Amino acid sequence: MKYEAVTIKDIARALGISTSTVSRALRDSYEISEETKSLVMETAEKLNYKPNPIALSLKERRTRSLGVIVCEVANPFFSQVINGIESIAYNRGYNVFITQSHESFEKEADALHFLSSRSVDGILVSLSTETHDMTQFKELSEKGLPIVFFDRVISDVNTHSVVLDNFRGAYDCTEHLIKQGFQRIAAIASSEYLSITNERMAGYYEALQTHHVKPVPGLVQHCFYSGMDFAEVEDAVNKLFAMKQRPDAIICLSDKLTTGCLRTLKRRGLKIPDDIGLAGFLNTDLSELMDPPLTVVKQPAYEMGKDAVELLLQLVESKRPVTTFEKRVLSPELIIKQSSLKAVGS
Amino acid sequence: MKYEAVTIKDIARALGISTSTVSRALRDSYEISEETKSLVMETAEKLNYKPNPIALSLKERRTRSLGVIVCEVANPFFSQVINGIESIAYNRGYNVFITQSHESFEKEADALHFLSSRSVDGILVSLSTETHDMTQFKELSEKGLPIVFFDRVISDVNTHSVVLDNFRGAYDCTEHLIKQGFQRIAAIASSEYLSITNERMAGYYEALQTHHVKPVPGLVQHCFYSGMDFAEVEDAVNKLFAMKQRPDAIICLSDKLTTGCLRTLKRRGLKIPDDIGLAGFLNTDLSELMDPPLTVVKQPAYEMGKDAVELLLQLVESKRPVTTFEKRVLSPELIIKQSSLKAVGS
DNA sequence: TTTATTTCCGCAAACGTTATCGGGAACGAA
DNA sequence: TTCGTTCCCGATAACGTTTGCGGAAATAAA
Repeated sequence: MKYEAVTIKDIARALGISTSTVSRALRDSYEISEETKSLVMETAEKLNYKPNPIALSLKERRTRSLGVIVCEVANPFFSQVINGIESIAYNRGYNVFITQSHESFEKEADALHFLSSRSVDGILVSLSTETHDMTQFKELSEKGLPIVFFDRVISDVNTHSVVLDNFRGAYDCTEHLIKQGFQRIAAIASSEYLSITNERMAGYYEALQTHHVKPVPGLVQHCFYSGMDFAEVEDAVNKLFAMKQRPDAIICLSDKLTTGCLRTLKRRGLKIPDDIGLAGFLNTDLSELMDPPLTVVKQPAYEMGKDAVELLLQLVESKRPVTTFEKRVLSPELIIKQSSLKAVGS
Repeated sequence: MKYEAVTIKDIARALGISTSTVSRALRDSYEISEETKSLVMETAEKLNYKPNPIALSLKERRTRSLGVIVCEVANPFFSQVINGIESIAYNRGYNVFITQSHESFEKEADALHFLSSRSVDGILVSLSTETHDMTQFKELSEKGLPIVFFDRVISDVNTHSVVLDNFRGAYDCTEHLIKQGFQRIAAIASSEYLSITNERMAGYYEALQTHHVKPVPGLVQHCFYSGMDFAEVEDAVNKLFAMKQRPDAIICLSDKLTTGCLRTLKRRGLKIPDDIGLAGFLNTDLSELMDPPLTVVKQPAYEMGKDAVELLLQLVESKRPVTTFEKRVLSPELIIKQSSLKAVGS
């Protein structure tokens, strides 16, 4: 089953003129007579001519399309980022290809290879949790392929990036828990390879120190796959509860960890926040519908997408090599609900 | 800033042979000596040659890519469908472009035009709520562009489709509410233009009739934009509560309606299910974390994506025009939780 | 030695489009 | 009449790749 498109040749043949004339007429060139132009326009309309972007891409060596690599579109944070990306990209005449790494280094590499070989004009990336070898990104970037990192970044590659003030997000949230009177605040975090993990952990530790709370090593658990696999989170919680002195609150430093942790605590029949306080990074507007409503650190995901794509287009459309790079830092928002309010109970 | 890729010419030049020889060597043609082949392979490796898919597409008149049009990737149902689509597509060597209509006919048309002019080999569509003019789809389909509809379909266009047994989903859910002893069961549904709306409404009415419950006109509310705008849902609930006789349960016939309705009821300070029962279509695994845990009709979204893309590839790869079309119907799953359990209370 | 066959490779066209160059026709001016 | 402009338009190359055809060289057969 073949889908045959109308080409410039069909128009030329129909009018008995050359393809170059048709091409120029369609682009409203000054060297074509008005008469011919309108004739061409008419038949183009009549035959329902649509320019072939493949041919254009080949000729112009650009595709007017951008690639995005995230771990999962099913993650509300990323789908919000994508909405931000698209809102700008479409206005500027770019199409967006979305690919998923599912936290796998291999799939990420596949996607990267696919996108670069498919000649996208630029790529937006939030790294997979498995990625700590950056040579592929580095090579492509140095060869002149515009790349911008967001959310999960790495300093190895010299380019623009957009991130959250992860330190502040975790600091504020931890401080809030401390001020609520929680004493033994556990943290569940993602892989230590991730930039966001370290920054958020630093915020957590700093808040403890500021308020003279001694950090307890066993109270920090890492989930390598950021809670993509539920069992991982369950495991982490189990370990926390196996301690002689249980935590009286948990802060989760990533979206899936937060929901996974809530699920585990509920399955254990625990009352939140009476039995244990809970707060964490989360970007779904469903958090206020939960039982209990969750205290969350929310990222400006939509803005992050917008900023990232703007920086990318800046690279893409720049005439000469860009050498100074920008790192934008966005502010998190702490939304306090019942899950962390010790005084109130539920 | 230009990203210059290595071409077949570079290899040819490096070896002092012709491009055709290189091309054939790379494709392991029998008319090239083993010696030359390995020489070519080596330098291709060394120069990090990647074939240019744009050029290939132009030549082969196919792009090995598929387009998807959904209203929102932020909707978990659709992101699950997309995961299903990708799982199959990538294995078969196809890339997937995802575009969003945001329930707008115009944006949907833009996306359709964009995808078709970008020469994707086929398109998967779940219609926007505004769409009731199908001429564009029809024209493209009749011109030979493979299109498969899923979820929100329409019978105008002669092609494959994959849908839920919407009737059954609504029927089972309504019946469950009746059996729980609810008497005045309101329904909040999407636009009447949508196939899913009518089928689900039919299931609702049929369940009422089977169990000798008289339908009350005022108990059915429609939200044109399927709850994309929260105010819409709030409005619908307000109307229900303005009635002389309030409903004692609500069934929501679409994902965003269900969460929106829960939000409204909670804001009104109502106890669910004591003050009012609630159930609805919903595809997030967060529903059990909610307050109360929601009774939901869940769609096999991942399977729907897989089925749809399989049917599409069947069209795409078929040598001769396909004339008989399949309509796959998938079964919903009713997951009963507290929100609809009258006997228990919370 | 001559002819036929095989082995290996290059030339050129094609996919749809644009851009560079060049040139014919019409016209005005000398 | 002749020359210089101006106005239109066509032929051609190019983007990177594949492929049909043709052909040189080497080998085998006569």
